[in-house]
Amino acid sequence: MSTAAETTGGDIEPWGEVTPDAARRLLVAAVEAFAERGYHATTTRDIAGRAGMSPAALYIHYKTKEELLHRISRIGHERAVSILRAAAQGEGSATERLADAVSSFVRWHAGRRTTARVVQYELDALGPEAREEILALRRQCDAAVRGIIEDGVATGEFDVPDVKGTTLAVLSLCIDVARWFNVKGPRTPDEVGALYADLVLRMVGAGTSGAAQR
Amino acid sequence: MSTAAETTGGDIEPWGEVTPDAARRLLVAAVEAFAERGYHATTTRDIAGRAGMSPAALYIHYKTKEELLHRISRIGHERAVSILRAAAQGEGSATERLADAVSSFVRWHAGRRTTARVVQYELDALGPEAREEILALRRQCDAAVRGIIEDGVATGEFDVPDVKGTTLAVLSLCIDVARWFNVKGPRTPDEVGALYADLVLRMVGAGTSGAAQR
DNA sequence: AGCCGCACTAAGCGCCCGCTCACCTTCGGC
DNA sequence: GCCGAAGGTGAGCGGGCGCTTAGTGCGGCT
Repeated sequence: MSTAAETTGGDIEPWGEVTPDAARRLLVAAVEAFAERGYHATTTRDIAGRAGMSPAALYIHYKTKEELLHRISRIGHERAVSILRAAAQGEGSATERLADAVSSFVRWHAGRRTTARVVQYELDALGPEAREEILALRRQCDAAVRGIIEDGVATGEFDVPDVKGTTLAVLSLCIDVARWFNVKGPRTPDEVGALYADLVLRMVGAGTSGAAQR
Repeated sequence: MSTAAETTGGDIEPWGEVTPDAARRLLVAAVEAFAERGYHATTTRDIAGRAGMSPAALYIHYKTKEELLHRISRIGHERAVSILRAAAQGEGSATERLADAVSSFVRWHAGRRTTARVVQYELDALGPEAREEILALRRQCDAAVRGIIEDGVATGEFDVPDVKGTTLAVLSLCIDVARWFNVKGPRTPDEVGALYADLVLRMVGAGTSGAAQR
């Protein structure tokens, strides 16, 4: 049991890559504050206070408040890309890979809801340069999902008239989980992941045609 | 052609109910500013400037900046409820009514994207009392859609193992349109509405069973 | 023991925020 | 022609913001 090791689910202890310790505590505090109140409604004094430090301490580790958001957003998006890429490059049929991609992506949005909320909904608070960097990562997310769907159409597993539009809808459905998911609600992240994987397979028409499905 | 009349699509000229004229111009300016930058990043000076007035003029018509958001949110949610209720109480089969609900709800989110964005994503900026009022309207949206899906399950048109979860997903899918829709993008609101109606019918299994579908 | 370097703090600077107030027009009623 | 109400303005108040700076405590090397 190391301080920043993988957990049983293959998930990675979050923010383990951020050093030194004080910088990580500030970043975790910022994630919580941004998720609760939004970037613009969060003060640097609030972030420092949650991390048990004085307001000035923040500026030893980060140049500005925006740099904090940028770091959070990049790390979060890299995680999102790696989740979707891992599923896309898996070994099963397109049906299995799509179900895997959706259920693990949704599990992340539900289980790490505070992070996901900041990552997905505070993009506009970044400056043009940082935003463009993040948008490139989003395009990689889109490409990973679109690739799976195209595979499924090619093998005849899926029936999808509009691949780009359907890709957009699938990602949109997953991302919006970060908006409504409630930790105290009746559903666990695993349950929502399974439900959504089923719904998405229905959206692409998996299992309704006579074509080869594994 | 009156100043606040219905248009060809059955849509209502927005904000026609807000009087006097100066109050309406301020409210429209606030919708644009909140949608572009978010509530907390918008200043009262910006709102007044967009409406061609001095900062002080805002406080003749509205007590606080939050009251502006509250008014926008309530009017927007009332419109959302009326769209969904009109579809739910229509005359066709559950399949037809669900397609109608989704396509018109999506058309509103895409076509009136600035309004929808404020309505759907700035809820947390309201105080507890106003938020509770708005949440009641959201529950009515949920009830309208759930009603259609329950009808379809009862008639055998739909195959839905988890009605509550599927209702949530359908609404989530529609609402998230306000986040990603781009007026300069390749799709019109009508096209997205049609695409989404098709995807949702697939999600509920309409047209796949042997049961009565009209 | 002496000292350097660095993480951190107390205090506060300059700015802009939401909001107010004293005053100014415009205009219908008599 | 005068009046009061309604709707608007310019100036500015108190306060909290992001961020800076001078100084402090302390662990580790010689």
